Amino acid sequence: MTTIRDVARLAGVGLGTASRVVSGKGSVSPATAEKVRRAIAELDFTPSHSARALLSGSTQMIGVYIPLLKGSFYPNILQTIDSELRAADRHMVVAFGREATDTRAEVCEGARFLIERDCDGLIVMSNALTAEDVQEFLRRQPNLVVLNSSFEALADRCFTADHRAGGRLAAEALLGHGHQRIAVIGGPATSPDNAERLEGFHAALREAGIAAEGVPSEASDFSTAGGYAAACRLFERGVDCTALFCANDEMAVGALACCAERGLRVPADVSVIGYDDTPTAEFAVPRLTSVHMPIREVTQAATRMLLNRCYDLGLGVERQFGVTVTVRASLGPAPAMHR
Amino acid sequence: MTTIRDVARLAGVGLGTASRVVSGKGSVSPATAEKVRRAIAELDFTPSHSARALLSGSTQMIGVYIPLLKGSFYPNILQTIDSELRAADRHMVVAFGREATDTRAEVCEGARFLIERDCDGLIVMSNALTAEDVQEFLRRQPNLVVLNSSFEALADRCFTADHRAGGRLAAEALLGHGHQRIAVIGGPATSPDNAERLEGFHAALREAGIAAEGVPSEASDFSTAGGYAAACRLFERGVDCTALFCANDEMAVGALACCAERGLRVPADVSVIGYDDTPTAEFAVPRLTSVHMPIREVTQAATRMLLNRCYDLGLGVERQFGVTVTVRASLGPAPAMHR
DNA sequence: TGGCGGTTTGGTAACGGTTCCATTCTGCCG
DNA sequence: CGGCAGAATGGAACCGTTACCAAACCGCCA
Repeated sequence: MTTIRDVARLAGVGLGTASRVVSGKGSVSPATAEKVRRAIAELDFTPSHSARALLSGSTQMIGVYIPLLKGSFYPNILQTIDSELRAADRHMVVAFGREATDTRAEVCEGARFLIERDCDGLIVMSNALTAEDVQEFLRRQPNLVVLNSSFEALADRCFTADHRAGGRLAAEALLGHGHQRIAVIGGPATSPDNAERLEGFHAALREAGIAAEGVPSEASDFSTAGGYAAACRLFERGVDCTALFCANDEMAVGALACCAERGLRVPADVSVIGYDDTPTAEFAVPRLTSVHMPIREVTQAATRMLLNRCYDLGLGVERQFGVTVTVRASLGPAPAMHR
Repeated sequence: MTTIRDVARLAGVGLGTASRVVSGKGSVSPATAEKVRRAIAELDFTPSHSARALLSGSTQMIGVYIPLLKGSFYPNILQTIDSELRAADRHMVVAFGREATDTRAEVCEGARFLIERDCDGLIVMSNALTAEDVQEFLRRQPNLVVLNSSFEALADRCFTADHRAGGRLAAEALLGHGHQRIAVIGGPATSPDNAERLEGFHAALREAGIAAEGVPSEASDFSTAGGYAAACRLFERGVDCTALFCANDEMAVGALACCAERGLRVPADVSVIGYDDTPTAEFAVPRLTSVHMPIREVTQAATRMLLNRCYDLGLGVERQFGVTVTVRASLGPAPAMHR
């Protein structure tokens, strides 16, 4: 390891002078600066992050906790965070969820792991998170934002799209195509964002005269296998519907697989609409209609807000995010007669 | 920030004693240790990683460069690396590729970013990597492993499955089902692992009397959209085949979408076989037959080998990885008469 | 009681960088 | 030519931790 001392010695200057050239602060005569720069090049010197971190109290690193990477939802988020951080010349330290069992314990342990690592800030996402957990994290790391969850007491640190509006859009899309007999595959009952999208969905149906009790539903786990199994259960129950709303795209893809295997034509027999509009949706068979979340923008805003808090960068932060429906082949008009 | 000095002061002991209690090394009388432990608890003290890193010269962090996260191939790898690192109580710093343009420049810049961050070791993967690039990284960071590429001069640091064997298996699976008119959708021509799997594939076909020139082929980019477009091009060229080999699952999924839209039944009209056996394959419509890469094991081995190099942990490292075919609905017998 | 081995303890140096202060040097003006 | 302001420079101190050293202390045995 070459240190700045080596640089100073080789250049024949004092420690302070060498440091001033490296950091670019303070005045150094052009001739001296040139000598130092040559020494830096010759020794291939790069300043030690650890030493700088110790002195400045800032590691220039942001911790990110992200649940088990399944499907194409979370990878996109990670990617976006990295883009924003690298643009600001900061690094990302990641901790993942590991199993599906006790995700709440997992996120707490993951956050602890990251906090102890002396990150300058923390981005957390998990639908197993509670407001108390977040408060506890905040006690140890005030620079924290929550992605894809929303807690009223912490509204300014939470970044998420309007899932009630999203659920509502899904319902309206189905109703607009004449569907009346509609079934639902929901996410985990414990997941707040799942609850919100279902709330919006049922609210819109209710306004169209369809009570929630009249809507057959299965709860699942946001996974493709789960969606497949839930769809199978629905059909085995003898549910007779012309449209199926799935609370995320992964489950919708599973449902499509189930339909295909049972000989149900989508959308001729049954329309399917997903949620999130992940990259998977575009090339599903048939192409999947989905509620489009501006997840890139949401993630960007959260990351920038955190960067501003940590480093006072003054980046622009959007707080309103529009939700739309991307219509593809899996949504069609309700069949005139069913079966 | 509470420091070990605060702890020592509160406990009424010297700095060294407090440090000995924290690190657990050196002898401390039970009574004193208890006093210190109480002070630690009261002050909620955690030792500073930066200070430890500066003194020990080790940041306890491993850098990971991973290309643009698309599809379900890379996320799995990332997940596996994280599991292994956390099991060893080490952290992961990540840099992603950003765009598809000039991926080689990207990987170099990403590796530089990670090396300058003082990681203890580096895991790099990208099919745009050259042996010279790796040599250059090694000069600055001797603790380096390459995932999913293979360079002869650096064989001991490269971890990848046998893609020639994988390509061969794909061919044998098709031949075994009576297919003779076979088409191929390949990955980027510049990608060595793509070249290897195609090599194996064509070698097996050649042994069955099918020359490479007689196998219609399109090159694409490993993306779903690319696979879709390539399949369209094949069919528009009027290619008449009973089976289609795609060099990864993403492209295979795109090809399936193309088949569906053109009314081609899979596997009744045309069989499709993918490569990698990513989670996507299982619930594709129809379920996708794919060459199964033991990517979890490969990743695990690479990570452990790096951990051993960095921290002398003596973890077991596998070096041989079996490749198999996961047979699902998309592969069927060749139609007796075509069209 | 003196001496000795072993344990326990406190303080200092060191890691590599930046900041601050004191000193020297330069050029300019009176 | 003397004085002075401002630039340029070198070196010490510091960030928080651990390793090492020396000193103090304990009990034990002769």
